[in-house]
Amino acid sequence: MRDVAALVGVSIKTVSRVVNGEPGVSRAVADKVRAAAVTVGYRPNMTASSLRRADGRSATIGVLLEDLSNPFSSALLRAVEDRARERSVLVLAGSDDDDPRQQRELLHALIVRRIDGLVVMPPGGHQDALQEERRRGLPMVVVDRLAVFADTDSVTADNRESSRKAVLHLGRHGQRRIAFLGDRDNLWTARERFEGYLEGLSELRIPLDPALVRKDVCGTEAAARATHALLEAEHPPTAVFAGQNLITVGVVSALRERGLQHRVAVIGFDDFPLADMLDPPVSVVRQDVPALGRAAADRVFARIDGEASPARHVIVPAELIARGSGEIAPS
Amino acid sequence: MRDVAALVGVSIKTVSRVVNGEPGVSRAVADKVRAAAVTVGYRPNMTASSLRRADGRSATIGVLLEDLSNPFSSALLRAVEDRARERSVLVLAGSDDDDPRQQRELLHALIVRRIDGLVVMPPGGHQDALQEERRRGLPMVVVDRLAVFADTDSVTADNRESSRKAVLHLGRHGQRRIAFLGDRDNLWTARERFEGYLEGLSELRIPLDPALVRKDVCGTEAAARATHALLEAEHPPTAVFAGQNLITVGVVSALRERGLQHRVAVIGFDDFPLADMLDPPVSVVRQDVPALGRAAADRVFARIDGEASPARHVIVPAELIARGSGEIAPS
DNA sequence: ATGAAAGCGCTAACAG
DNA sequence: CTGTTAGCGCTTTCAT
Repeated sequence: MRDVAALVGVSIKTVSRVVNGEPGVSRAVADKVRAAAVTVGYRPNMTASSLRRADGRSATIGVLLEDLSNPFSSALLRAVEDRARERSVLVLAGSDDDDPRQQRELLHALIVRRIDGLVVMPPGGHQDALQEERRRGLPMVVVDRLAVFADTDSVTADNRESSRKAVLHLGRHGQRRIAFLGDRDNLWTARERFEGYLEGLSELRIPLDPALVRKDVCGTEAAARATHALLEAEHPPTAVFAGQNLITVGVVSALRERGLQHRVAVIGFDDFPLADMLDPPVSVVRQDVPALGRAAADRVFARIDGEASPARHVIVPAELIARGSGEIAPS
Repeated sequence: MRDVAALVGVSIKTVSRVVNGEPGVSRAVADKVRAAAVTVGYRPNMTASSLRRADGRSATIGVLLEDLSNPFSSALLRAVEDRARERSVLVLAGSDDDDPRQQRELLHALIVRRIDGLVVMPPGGHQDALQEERRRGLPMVVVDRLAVFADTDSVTADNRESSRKAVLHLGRHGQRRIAFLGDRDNLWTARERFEGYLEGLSELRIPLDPALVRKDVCGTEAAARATHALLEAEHPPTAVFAGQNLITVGVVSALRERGLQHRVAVIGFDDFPLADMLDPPVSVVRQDVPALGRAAADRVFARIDGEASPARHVIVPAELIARGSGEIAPS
């Protein structure tokens, strides 16, 4: 910038005005400045400008998810990124693997880079670091799961209600022995979906059979193992409600191995690619992931823009997609 | 930082020393500084420090891909991110949708934020903006595809060779009418895979039948339509080599609609989730995506660390996974 | 319409 | 061991 000013023979402030499109520069000078900027290869330095600027914005937000390569997370990231791009905001993305230590470090790395706001999937354990930054005024929205602390915007699916409906759907197809496989029970979503399962059972007047419940099932492999165990038990389930996308895949995979995919009904929470191309096609509760991402982005930008109202809790409805696996009658 | 210094009654530089773990501060003072930092709620400002620092590093790299929600891209991002995290480097991620304009804007946004390096999937059209930044010295590695310009590190799969092998594999199972469906032909990968297809045919002494080639197929829907068209033609193919993950899904979906999934052989380039759970399981050429991401990260960090050798071109071998769909004999 | 001076938060270089 | 001075690239404020 100094070089540009020197080349044109104006003050550095005049260059600054041209670069930022501020008024108070004559056409002639402005053109000369722009030409000089090209010849010296000038590149604005946003970190310097945001350091001095009144609002101090970095035009960058953080997105902290459990695993960026999970289809749910990557779809969410993409939706947030699209909204951010409309505002010329960039996204610093990180995976915390639900490890509180990793989350702490990533959070710190974001903070020292002065992000304007944060979209975060809170981890399963304690969330002290997150809460601390929230308390200090970092614009924040939790997505997918609620945080353990309050007073923070959230965007979630209607986990409980749609889980209840999934169980009722199984019940309407004659199912009475409906198993539940849930993710780690320290996750808000896992607990909500289990609550929905309980509500559904109760509405169907089916007593809870603890032998049909598997919590803390983590990933595809574990889900397959849990399914095998359930099916080998004395009174095996005739239907399964799978509480997460990887779990659903594990369940389906185990059923196929046993040739039971057309005998045992399955409904999974969260849609996944190719669910419609399996045999039978897998019925799921589909969360509108792009809508979750857009809503999360909208919330965080509203806060960044200074919205001071009490925390809002956006609930995005999920939808039951009947494709076949959930409509099998008990044998 | 000033507040901390004032509270302890030392100079600002002493605080800087403590914060950065530099030597030359007595235990006693250092402890007092740390305590004061907590009470005033001090947060280091990396943008300010990197502005002044000799190396000027932002400890941030850019990752520019076509679509962060594509499973290939999100796996790649994750692998790069993992490597970056080991170095306490954060990742600014963006999707350009293969739109040169969007890429230009994202690139500019990254540049003004002073990223230390860039991992990028070059877009299909012209890459002038990218080349310009490269020429100006931005550490850069192109991934998945080669750039149209030279002198830049690249990390790609052995597209041509593994495509050739896939075609030979079909040939060994008796196939003679092998169709090719490729992505947009301005993409390096699409052209390489087509070359591999040609080499395979030639080795099998099968003359090229242009009626069996569909290029510029973009996305699942288009691939399904193209497949239907091929199958309705006078001399339909008995096998298909699908040049990209979404295309493979489209092909498989079209075959299923026609009940031909056990009659027409399919090999897809690039693995995808659940390929092994379809009926028949889909044979694919699997790229080692995490390895691609790691290699790309390693290259860019080597350049950031000052490696000045000529451009390196890392080629990651891909592997043919025979699952069933590629081993069908012609009917 | 333009510029000079001050300073954002921090570190380099050099004193003491 | 500790402090002072200067200045990174830019914007603010105020003057001309």
